[in-house]
Amino acid sequence: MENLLATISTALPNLNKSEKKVAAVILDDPEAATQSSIATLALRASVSEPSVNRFCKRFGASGFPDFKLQLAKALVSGVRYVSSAVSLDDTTDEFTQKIFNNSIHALSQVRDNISAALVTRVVDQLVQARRIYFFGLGTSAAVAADAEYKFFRFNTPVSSHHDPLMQRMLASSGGVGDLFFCISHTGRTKSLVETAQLARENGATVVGMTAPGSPLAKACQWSIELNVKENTDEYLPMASRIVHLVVLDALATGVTLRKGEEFLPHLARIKDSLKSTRFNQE
Amino acid sequence: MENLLATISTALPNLNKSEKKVAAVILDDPEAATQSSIATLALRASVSEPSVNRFCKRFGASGFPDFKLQLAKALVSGVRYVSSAVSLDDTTDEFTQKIFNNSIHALSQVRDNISAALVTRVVDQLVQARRIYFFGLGTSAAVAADAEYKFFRFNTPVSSHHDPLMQRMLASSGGVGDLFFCISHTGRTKSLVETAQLARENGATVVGMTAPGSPLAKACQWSIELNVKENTDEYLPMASRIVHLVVLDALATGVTLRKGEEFLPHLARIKDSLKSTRFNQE
DNA sequence: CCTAAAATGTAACTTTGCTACATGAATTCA
DNA sequence: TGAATTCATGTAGCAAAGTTACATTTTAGG
Repeated sequence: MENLLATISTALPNLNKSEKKVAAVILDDPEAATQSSIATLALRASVSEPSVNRFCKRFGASGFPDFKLQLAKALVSGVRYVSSAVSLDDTTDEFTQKIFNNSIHALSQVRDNISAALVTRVVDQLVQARRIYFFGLGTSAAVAADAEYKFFRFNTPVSSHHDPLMQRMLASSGGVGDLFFCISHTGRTKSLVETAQLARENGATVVGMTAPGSPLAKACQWSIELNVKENTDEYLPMASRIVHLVVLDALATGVTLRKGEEFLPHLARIKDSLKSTRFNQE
Repeated sequence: MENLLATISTALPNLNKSEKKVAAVILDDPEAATQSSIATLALRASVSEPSVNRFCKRFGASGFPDFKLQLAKALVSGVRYVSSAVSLDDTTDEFTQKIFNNSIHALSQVRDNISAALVTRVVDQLVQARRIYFFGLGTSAAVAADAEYKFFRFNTPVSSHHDPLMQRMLASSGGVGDLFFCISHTGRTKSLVETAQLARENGATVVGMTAPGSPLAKACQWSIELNVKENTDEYLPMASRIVHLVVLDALATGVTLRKGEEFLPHLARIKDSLKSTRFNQE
């Protein structure tokens, strides 16, 4: 769904005279538009009230109040996300806000689009697996390491690897009951794609978390395909790994819930084991 | 500015009987609330229209329409459902939404509270450092690894360590010009706190990212203190490391901007170096 | 220049939300 | 315990906002 303001300015040339006037007034100060009545707006645009009403309906609203609502929403999301690319002359506050907003935006997107059915199926696989390997390279290596740290609690043997040769050897020696979880933002890293294929040929379960339609996605039996736009900065991928981590959180949570209530004491025991390494809460 | 829905649910206990009813209906389905008339809402809450109106005014709106507007905005920017803990009988969709919402919520909180001045000062330290070490244990080890991967691009020698003995040795051999960046959610991990003290005694710069007022925060020269509530699940910390990663993104961005335009080709070169490891975009 | 279609405005009507007031519940103090 | 006072809630009427149907104007094509 495009931003309403963008839609209006795109449609601007195709509008009638009075509709143009209304559009101009709204685009000039959208914030004010959300707070004025249809009469005020009509006056300001020097058109009649029904013209404003027709304008609203043209843009998919059920009427003027509904239009104001959509406009208000567009303003919140728009202001925050439209100018989200960091620029060289940003102040500290500006770029910090942008960085946070980008991650928040990416998470919202995935939250709204992720398939619960797919999550369920992958959780099934994770629960059934006899052994779990998390593979990732570069930034995704850290994600894989985090996943290992999270999943080791489930009694299933688990490890993470970021050495392509080690990955390859493990894949070739794996088989039925082994689950290889391959993480890659681009899904185009040659060695990882080959590793996934190798593991699959040997009968292992291969799950991918990567870009839609990528070679890695095709090589995997199950793939969580995430379309994360890295609009912050071309050179340092940020949002994707955050999303990956949260998806893994969801999967780990799914596994925990599947294990059921009797499993909670086990988690508590692990937590307690760390107590002696810490200073007491005052 | 707090999220309107959060404000409402916080104020819930202090409300009158009829106001409570209104709040319940709104919190139950805020999306629907933004689209209903005052009459419909009053009916659904089994209260009179003026009660709804009074409710709106109590929360700072000029009236019902204004309240709907604010509510719509809150829905876009904030967390959809009032974030809550995962429960054992959640469906896949429910817990997935909750996991995402918790991270989103945590990020929003930090975004709204982080001090730009502090970010600037830490960026200063990072830029000036002759050598940078990222230290973390457990989950924070993965965060430290990610940080290393991000900061190595800046020509300053950087490394990450998750072995307490190695951390200790490095801290004791460090001195002026070395920057030790210590990451810990709790800030109570004994070995890390001691390491930070050791490094500081030797004249090194010590930066912490941890809980407010924790022993680690006190041991560091500069500390980014983050109050992240882990309300998802007691046993698997999730939100904190996400926040840590994004803060590090912000710091890395700050360093990049400080280096200025002439530094961008350097980043491009690093990116290009990965090309041959990937399958071509079709 | 006339005609038909499209665009725009006018006016009546409906819906919506608000205010003033009345009633009812709860609390306090004698 | 009961009267008085305050607070909470509902009722009814009113004002404003938005919508619809229709009339008028404008525009385009023959």
